[in-house]
Amino acid sequence: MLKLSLNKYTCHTCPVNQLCIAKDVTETELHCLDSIIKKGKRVAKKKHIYQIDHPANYLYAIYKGSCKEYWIDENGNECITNFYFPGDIIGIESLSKPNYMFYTAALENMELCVIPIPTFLELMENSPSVLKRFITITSQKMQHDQNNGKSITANEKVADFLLNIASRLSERNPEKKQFDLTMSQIDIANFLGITPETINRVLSMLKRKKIIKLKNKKFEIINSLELQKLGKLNYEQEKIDLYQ
Amino acid sequence: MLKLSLNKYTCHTCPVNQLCIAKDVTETELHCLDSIIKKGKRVAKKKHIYQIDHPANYLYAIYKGSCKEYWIDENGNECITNFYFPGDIIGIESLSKPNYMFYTAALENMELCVIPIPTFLELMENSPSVLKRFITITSQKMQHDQNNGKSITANEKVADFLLNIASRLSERNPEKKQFDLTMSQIDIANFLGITPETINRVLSMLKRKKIIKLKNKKFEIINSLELQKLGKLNYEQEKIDLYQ
DNA sequence: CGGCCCCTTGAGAAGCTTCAATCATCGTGG
DNA sequence: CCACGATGATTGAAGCTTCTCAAGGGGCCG
Repeated sequence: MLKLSLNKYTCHTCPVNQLCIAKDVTETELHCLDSIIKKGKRVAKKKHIYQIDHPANYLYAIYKGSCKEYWIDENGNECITNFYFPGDIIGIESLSKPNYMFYTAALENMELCVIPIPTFLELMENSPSVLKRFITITSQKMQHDQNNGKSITANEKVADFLLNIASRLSERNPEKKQFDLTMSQIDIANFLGITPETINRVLSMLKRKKIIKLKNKKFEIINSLELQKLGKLNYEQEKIDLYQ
Repeated sequence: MLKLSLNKYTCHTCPVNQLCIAKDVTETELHCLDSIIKKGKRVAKKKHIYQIDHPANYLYAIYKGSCKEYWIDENGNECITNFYFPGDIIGIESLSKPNYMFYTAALENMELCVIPIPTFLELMENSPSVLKRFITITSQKMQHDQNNGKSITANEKVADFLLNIASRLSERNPEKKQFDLTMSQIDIANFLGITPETINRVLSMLKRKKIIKLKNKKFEIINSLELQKLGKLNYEQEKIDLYQ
């Protein structure tokens, strides 16, 4: 008991266990999870967590830090498919494949929990509450991914992106209003499918209109209502002009 | 035995069982699946299979026909998140929710297999091969959804869309080269996030260049190589001019 | 057969990209 | 510790793509 409570890394004491696989599982199964998952793996900023086509042996749960998931198209462009934050589990889309389907690279220094896939599959077969939690996570991810990228204009895309990021980070730190925007504007551009210049112009406009604060990657939403309206303002008269 | 073999609707004899949940499950578990799933539900063209916010009691496997999945945004626009074809399972993203997360509407007259969610969850807990197949389906869907919509220009989006549809329909009917494009150009527009006019102009250009045939919803790819190149041609010199 | 969608095409306007130049920031090696 | 180089952020101007609005044509269903 003493040993456990002194350990920085247990699912019991993890600050993001209510977002992760540990949520809603029974006490005994939580112990199983804890014994299966190796805690404290460090990955330095800009390093890969895993690479595309490499053997998919592990899922990773994020304890600290953030990362981007991407693939490289025929022209050598990074196509970013997702960003992940503490409590998120990465690699799920590779769960039934021999090799990973994407690259995943750290946007800052990270600490990860390592989940061996064969053991995890076995645990799901024997633990209904872990299976149930896994299904919840996957169905949420599907819902999120399917909704993703349905906005049309650049203003709408950036507004929806910022609201999405802010809502996910607030979930993790309800008291904090200011966040680190760990990804570059180029990363955001590659994620949203628009150019870095356009991203920058929209962000500059949002700063000028005092809808957001953004300086040295420190990011804060000042006028959330206006930002939400911006996500819907397309095809209406009182559109906020990007170049104004 | 006689009774089973005479039944048009069994997972054993289903023409798309190798795409559906029935693939790779053991003989005994296939019988369980068969007894759980109610076959032969008909849904007429333009009718809903299920509606958003209604109680999510069933998953549906498509036996025949095709459908669109969508939600309605603040301006009343249909935001189409996916199209589905025989062998596909719909409703998975609502599996852990009390209510459905999307609308799903038939694009033509359909026949469906009805999977009661509580019974299906129970079956997964007790049948490792069904669980494994389910994980394969969800991870494939995630991979697909994440890659989705990462093309940038209208030419690229339409080209990638046509190639995707053709590849999925070929998988179901390897001998057929000509398909029914069951969704309207407006539906495609709402799915890709561009206007119907732009969709139409790209399709007209593809017809003019003899890359595809398209007449009265009958669709065929003539020059697959050129269509694939078109999906990649952006930011290169020999771009095919949309308005030429 | 009429009405209703949907498809088709054109022209002008708006939005986004491209190219280019400057500035800021960060990490590294001397 | 500072200088340097590399990468990312910022802004401007021009051109291309896409949207918007509009009008006509075609196929399908009652």
